[in-house]
Amino acid sequence: MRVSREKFAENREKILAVAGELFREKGFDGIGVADIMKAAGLTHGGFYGHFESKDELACEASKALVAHAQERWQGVVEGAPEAPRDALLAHYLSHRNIVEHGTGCVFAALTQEVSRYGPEMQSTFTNGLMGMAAILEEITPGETREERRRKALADLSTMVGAVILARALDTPALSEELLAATRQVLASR
Amino acid sequence: MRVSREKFAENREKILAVAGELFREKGFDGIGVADIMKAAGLTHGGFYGHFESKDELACEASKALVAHAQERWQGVVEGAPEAPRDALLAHYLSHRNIVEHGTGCVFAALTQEVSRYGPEMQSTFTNGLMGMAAILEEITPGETREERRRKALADLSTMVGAVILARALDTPALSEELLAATRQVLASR
DNA sequence: ATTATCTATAGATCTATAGATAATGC
DNA sequence: ATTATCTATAGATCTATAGATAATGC
Repeated sequence: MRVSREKFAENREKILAVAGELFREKGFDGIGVADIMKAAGLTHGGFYGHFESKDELACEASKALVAHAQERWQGVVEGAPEAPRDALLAHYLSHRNIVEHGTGCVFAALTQEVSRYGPEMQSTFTNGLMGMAAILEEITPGETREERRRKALADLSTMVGAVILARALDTPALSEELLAATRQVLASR
Repeated sequence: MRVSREKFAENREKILAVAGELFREKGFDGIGVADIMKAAGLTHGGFYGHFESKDELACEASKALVAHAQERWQGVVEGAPEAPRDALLAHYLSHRNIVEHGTGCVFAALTQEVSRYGPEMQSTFTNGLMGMAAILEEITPGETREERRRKALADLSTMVGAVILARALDTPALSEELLAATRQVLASR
């Protein structure tokens, strides 16, 4: 039943990918190691050959998700050099990001659980959030660097907050109204 | 071991109060019935004389928390008739609301878990969020009712988002910077 | 007699480990 | 021979229930 070195590395990536999706869908506490391995097409016991514990998986998966989110934002910004801020707002404040929890924003999915986890997890999310703020600061208008930084931090709060709240609302029309209102208010800032 | 009717009702309120605090601190999935009852000074088995299930407790506790949050906002607004919006921003975007999870904003603590729970929970949070938006709309400047409504929804996203993000940051100075930036940007809107 | 609480436990689920299995790679 | 995976299970924890206990309130 042993697999090649290459396949071993592939399996690890598969576990990380599946965990990234299931954690975002159900939360760190909402999904178990056995179900993650099952979704990855492996058995429960095999997990501990790849990771020391569920906590380590949660940390590694979070790091990958945060890095991926930053790359995606950077890609959106570079893909629309004439109006990067509008492009980012449209990309983030989208119907897709409300409905698809498993592939949506990691911060909108898991931030509330972070403060209850260890310092390593908090560090990962802190670095991630500051990275997102730095991207925003680059494309935010303002007289001084301080003003752009302030706006970037407030805009980040608004964007993540809007997606979290829109996901909790039980009527799609209300979710869309919240998204549209947030897009409009941010665009006019 | 039986207690009086009055004490029975008192015990139920105690369970709800303790649950409201522990759920906000550790999340719905992060605390068990036995620990909640222990914190209330009762035994595990006694729980099921008060509630049918943990889910029912989570729903009832959420309803109470949401109602209480609305009353608090209304109180802050009525307590500062000359500048209600500034008072609300100072009240909500406060150091206390970042540090004290157990007694802080229910939306900043539990909203991300709501979409994974049943429709009754979603309905409770939807009503609560719309109530908060209505309070905000009353004290938000704007030409038309539509514009005030839009601003209220965006401001609500900003406020809740800022507290959630500030709680995840691992450096107090960063949390305070995020709060201050958000306060300043919202005040100048 | 009724009923709120307590003790004890069933049954399910979860993390982690031990030992067996079988394919890789020196 | 080494090692990645699988089977099986230990041990902890969680929700919920059954039956015993003892105080209330008709």
